Amino acid sequence: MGERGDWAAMRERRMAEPGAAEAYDAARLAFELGRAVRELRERRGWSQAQLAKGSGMTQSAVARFEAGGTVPTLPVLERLAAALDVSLSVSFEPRDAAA
Amino acid sequence: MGERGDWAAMRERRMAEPGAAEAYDAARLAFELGRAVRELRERRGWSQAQLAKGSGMTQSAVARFEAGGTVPTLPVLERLAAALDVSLSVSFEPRDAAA
DNA sequence: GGCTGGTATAGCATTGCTGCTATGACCTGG
DNA sequence: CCAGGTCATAGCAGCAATGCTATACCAGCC
Repeated sequence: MGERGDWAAMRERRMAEPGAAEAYDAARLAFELGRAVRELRERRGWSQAQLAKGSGMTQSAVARFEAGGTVPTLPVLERLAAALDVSLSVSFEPRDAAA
Repeated sequence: MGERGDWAAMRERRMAEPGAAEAYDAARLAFELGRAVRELRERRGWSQAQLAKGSGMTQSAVARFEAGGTVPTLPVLERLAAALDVSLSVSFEPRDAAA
């Protein structure tokens, strides 16, 4: 898989850095959130451009986010959730109960 | 309530801006996460400095975060969760089921 | 009083996420 | 083949969060 552009490679490098366990977790979280949003978006039959408009972003930002290109910020997640008509949940859970 | 420094005022200004519904949500989320971390920390009888050390931050960063001074980023939340030995949960939920 | 530990703030540099435009690849329909 | 729609990516500007140091405030204690 040679050609995926820069951020995919950057993310992998980030995950490979020594002592970057939490950064790794953040990258994985970003990846999974991207997948979740993509799924919600496609379930509604929306294009990236439509979701972008609904959440006050541009199509490129949506694409970047869905690809896990960056670790998103909470304001962005809130806006996406609002556009997708879901609610964003951020919380700390006991270690055992993996939400 | 005159003297709370700059960010408390900044946050309130942010929440008061028109058309900032999602930004408001983000600020509230920041506030609640700060309270949650403070509670977990105090429950363990730790000082801000101890938590800071455990999560690779400085005491001032912990104080700023607990006060809701800024909207935290996911990497920071991950590190705090790791230090507090809890797991961070970020997910989209159906609108009805308010987590 | 002075001392110490905990917390709150300030001011600054760095980092990195987002917003933007533009473009290229890929399909599909005409 | 060309047009249109969708998605991926590049490159850059702006800005916000973090990391840092230093400091002020406020206990409690000696």
